[in-house]
Amino acid sequence: MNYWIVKSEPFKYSWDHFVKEKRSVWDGVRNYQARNNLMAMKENDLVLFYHSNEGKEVVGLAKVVREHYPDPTTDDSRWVVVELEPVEKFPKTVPLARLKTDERFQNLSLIRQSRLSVLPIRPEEFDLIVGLAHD
DNA sequence: GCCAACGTTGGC
DNA sequence: GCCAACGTTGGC
Repeated sequence: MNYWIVKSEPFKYSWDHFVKEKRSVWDGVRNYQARNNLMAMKENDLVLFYHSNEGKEVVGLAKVVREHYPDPTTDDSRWVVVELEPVEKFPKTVPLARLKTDERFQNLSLIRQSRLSVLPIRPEEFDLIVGLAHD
């Protein structure tokens, strides 16, 4: 099992919208590195949902319910989507600022590669963040 | 609004 | 294949 973070601007696609839809086709990724991460996702992998720009915090947990297939929003065969479902809205959000102050997260992909919209995360980092979300 | 960090594009 | 110019993302 692998662990991931996806980022979304709440203005465009928020956690609440995700929950309302119950299932999301994660489309629109147009970056090779992010695409490669999508392609590495396996069914039932767990995915942290992060609000960028507004909020700047991890807000909930999702899981992969369908592995990658061609992005239906483009004819360009290079791009793929996965499908995600909400698992849990966190009782406490975990702000980026909180992660930045903690040396246990100094290698966190979210901090080191802040521009990438789909990021892998280490199991121990995943566990720590889920722990903070339930403090 | 600014800027850092990248990624992409195109001229050579 | 190199590199300058430009565009985008996202934190501050």
